[in-house]
Amino acid sequence: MPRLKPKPPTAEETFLRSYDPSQFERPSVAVDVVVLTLLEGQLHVLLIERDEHPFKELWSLPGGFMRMDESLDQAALRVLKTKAGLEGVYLEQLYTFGAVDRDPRMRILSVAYYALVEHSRVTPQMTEKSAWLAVKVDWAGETGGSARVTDSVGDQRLLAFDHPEILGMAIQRIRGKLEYVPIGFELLPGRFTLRQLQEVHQTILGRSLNKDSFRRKMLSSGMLEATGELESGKDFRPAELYRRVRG
Amino acid sequence: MPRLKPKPPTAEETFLRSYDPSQFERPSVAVDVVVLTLLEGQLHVLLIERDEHPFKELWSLPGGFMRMDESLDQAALRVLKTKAGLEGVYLEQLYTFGAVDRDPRMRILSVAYYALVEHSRVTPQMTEKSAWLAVKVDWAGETGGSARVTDSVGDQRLLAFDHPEILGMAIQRIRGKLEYVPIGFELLPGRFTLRQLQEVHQTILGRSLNKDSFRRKMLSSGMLEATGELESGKDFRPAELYRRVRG
DNA sequence: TTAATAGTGTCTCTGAGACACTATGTG
DNA sequence: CACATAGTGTCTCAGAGACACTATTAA
Repeated sequence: MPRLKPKPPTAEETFLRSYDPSQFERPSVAVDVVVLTLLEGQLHVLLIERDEHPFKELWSLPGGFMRMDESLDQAALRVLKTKAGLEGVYLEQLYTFGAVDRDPRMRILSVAYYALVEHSRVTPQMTEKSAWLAVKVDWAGETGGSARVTDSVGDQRLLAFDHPEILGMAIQRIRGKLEYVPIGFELLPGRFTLRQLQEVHQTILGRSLNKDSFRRKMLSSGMLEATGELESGKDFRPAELYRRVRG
Repeated sequence: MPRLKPKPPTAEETFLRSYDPSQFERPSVAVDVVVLTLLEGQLHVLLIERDEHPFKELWSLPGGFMRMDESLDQAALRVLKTKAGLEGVYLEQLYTFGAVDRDPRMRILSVAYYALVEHSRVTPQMTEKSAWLAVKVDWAGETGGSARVTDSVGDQRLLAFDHPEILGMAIQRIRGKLEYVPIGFELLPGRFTLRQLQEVHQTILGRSLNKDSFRRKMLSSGMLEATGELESGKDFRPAELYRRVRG
């Protein structure tokens, strides 16, 4: 980067040099990411089993501390990359959780993000014990509330910290967003049928949708493009494959 | 100000540090509140003129550093109370701004909140130079983008830091929310006419609304209650006064 | 051919916009 | 009474739900 010719210091620069940043006590700031995917017709979240206290052996969202030389968004991208091997996925900031006692060790804020991915893109990282657990939501619509997770046998697993609340808010946010943006295809492979997309929406919303109006709305949204190809491997008439429109 | 840039940690150091949050450098965390009201048919925001560098003499959102013994929400309530004398108003978290260089002094995250108030409830605090400035939005609908402010003569005033972006996001959020929640009455006195409510919605959305369907939607929303009283001081037929339904 | 789903055509219902018409307090 | 706005009734239009009907593939 080219150096600028030095100028006489302005009043602002003089002030900056005398500023003492250490006079305020500061909290730790972590970034936690709710990585959601679709497995066997159910919404799943990527979790990591804690091997240390507090909440030892409970499950937690992948996260990490924000570094001083990266933005919050960059920290979230780094967490996705290092904990799940994921790049180039749908990622948005969700909410910042700041209760005083949300971490028993010390004051830690959590800036939560959520990501939607196609599960096969996740590369398990060997450094930690991670798993997809099924998301269970006890409330309807956009009521809001916390969410639970269950393992492959259907037994409930406990989440660490305030992560049930974070997970619940992620579901609430996605449900709201789905009403006006068909983000469902973020959870699907590049080519998918309208039936698959409808199943994704139904799974996220927790209710069934009208087939005819779903099809009409999707086709008129301008966000889908027919490929001319047909699905295969089905016992019945194959449906046409669509892809999301280039942005 | 010579700042030592820490070496990138080795994998082992990263692993060890991840179990001891106190080893990580921590950012300062501020809470900034976008306090919006309606004045003379225009959206106004409560701002404070800075009397220190950086951005001396520019206008900024009321804010303050989060303390270690209060939650983020409590910090926002404290800012509202101490900077505007406001209590019991509509307040929601907006977004957390975390660009590395958003404050030239040091690393400061801003957890932004927005509040909707009836302007007469604000008690000017004499400790700082504060004012209501009119909000100017250059984009339509929920496109998003930054926002500007002008003084009572219509001249543009500059905002400090990334506050144009924060203000813009607050407008975007409110516009979206208004589509399905009639939050407009938060900006009005306890009793108001449907015409006043419609004007509030139109001002926020930046477009005119159909009178008939606005009236129908509001009355069928179940969030309003007729008082039986009529407005007064008009040259024409007075309208009935409504109040928001007790929640 | 049958089973099962893909995809189309059309009717109905509901809510928003448009607009005409009546109601009513003030000057 | 005139004026200006409040508030109602009704027609139209567009989108969603419902449903019947045709299309297409595998077994």
